[in-house]
Amino acid sequence: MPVTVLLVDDEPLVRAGLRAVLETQPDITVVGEAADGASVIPLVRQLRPDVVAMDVRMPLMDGIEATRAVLRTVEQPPKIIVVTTFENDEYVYDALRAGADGFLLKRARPAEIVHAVRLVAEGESLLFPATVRKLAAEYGDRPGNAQARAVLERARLTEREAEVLRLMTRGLSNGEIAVRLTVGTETVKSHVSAVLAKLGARDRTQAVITAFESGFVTPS
Amino acid sequence: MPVTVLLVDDEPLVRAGLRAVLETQPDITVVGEAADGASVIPLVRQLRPDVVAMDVRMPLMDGIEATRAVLRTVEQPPKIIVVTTFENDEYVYDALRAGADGFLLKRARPAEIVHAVRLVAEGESLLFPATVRKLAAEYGDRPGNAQARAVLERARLTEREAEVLRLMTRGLSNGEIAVRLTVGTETVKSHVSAVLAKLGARDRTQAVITAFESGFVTPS
DNA sequence: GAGCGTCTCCCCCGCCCGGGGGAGGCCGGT
DNA sequence: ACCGGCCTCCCCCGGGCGGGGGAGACGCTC
Repeated sequence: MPVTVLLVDDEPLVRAGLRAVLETQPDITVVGEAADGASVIPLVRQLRPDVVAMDVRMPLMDGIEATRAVLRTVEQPPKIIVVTTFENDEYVYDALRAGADGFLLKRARPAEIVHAVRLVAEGESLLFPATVRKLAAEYGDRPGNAQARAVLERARLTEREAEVLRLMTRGLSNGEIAVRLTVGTETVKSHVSAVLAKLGARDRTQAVITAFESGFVTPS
Repeated sequence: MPVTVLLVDDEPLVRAGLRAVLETQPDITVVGEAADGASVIPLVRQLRPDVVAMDVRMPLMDGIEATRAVLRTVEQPPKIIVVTTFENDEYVYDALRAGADGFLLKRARPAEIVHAVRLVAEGESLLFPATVRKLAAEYGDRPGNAQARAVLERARLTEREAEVLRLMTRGLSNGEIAVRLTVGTETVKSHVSAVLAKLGARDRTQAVITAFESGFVTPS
């Protein structure tokens, strides 16, 4: 079954470009377009696309708002890929925290764009850092994986949060971390929640995976 | 504060050896000895040791039974290290599945024995594969980490279980795995439980950590 | 002094998770 | 024909987890 995609971007040029790129693939179909965030929800309800490629910076309602709105109001929401021009777009991270499943640079090569759509459609990377990682791999990044690491750096974990994440990668529960740091369990929960939000992880398992894949901790 | 240890082994020679090795450390105190599994529970209640070094093969009640009994009946149970003569002792894995925190070969060097006791005392490796990994590192194992990997091989995951574990390392929830494999959520839960038991993991996070550290999956 | 970020703790709440059982069907080996 | 392993699904149940709020204390900068 083909992957259906809804394009959301205020620039017709970008939409045309994405459409052209994606429609080269027999298993990907662009089922609709929107020029602003406000029109997204009705279109999603009507077209029920598998994936929404969403620009972050748009008039009326930006990509962050729109992402939040879609995830909040639509049952079985589509996967959402945030599209951006700038590598370190602050809004992208906000969108990812709002629940987007991946992000894409507008200057990405066609193969990368196609790849990203397929990945999130498969649900293979509900965990967005995996997308980052795979894209980075296609970029031919050096083994250290600078781009994935950048997500963590960008996430700007505080010292305490980093320490909590480290203990999470040791398999400790919130209670055990609390004992280790001699603080309350509620405090640990706060830090864990902050870590999850900053990494775009849904639960501690995804956070630990991100920690491993980004090189925050090493298996050996 | 010093680490207190209870020794459980039917051979006086082994007990004496362990005592000699451990008492060389100023921060480790052997607080008691038992010659069979049946005497362990009252002694644990009385002495409240941090760590129990438990032989697997013993008369009356073996180490597996004793481990289970201690964990079931004692509040705030001690950490339990399973001691064995043979590298691939089937019973060891049973004991680990019963809830033991680590294992130790009798022919291990003194430094390794001390190390193992300290590790579990710190709770640093509630997750036993971490212990395996660290011991393997001391053994000067090659990077591939044969010994840790052996745990997984030994665990003998079925095809289905391995597939479920792989999806767990992608950050998927039980429900998502169920959809992916087109089976019921209850089925996935069964497989996950089996994986946790075989890996000696307490939750999916620990299982994923084990998967990464054993090379079952690779971060890159 | 006002703001901001960080760390700490608290509440409520729903849900997923994992443990404990059991059970049926399939297949392959003895 | 029997048994054992595997896969599948089911029940109940408790607890940890994570979201959503809020709040006070400290130290920093402006």
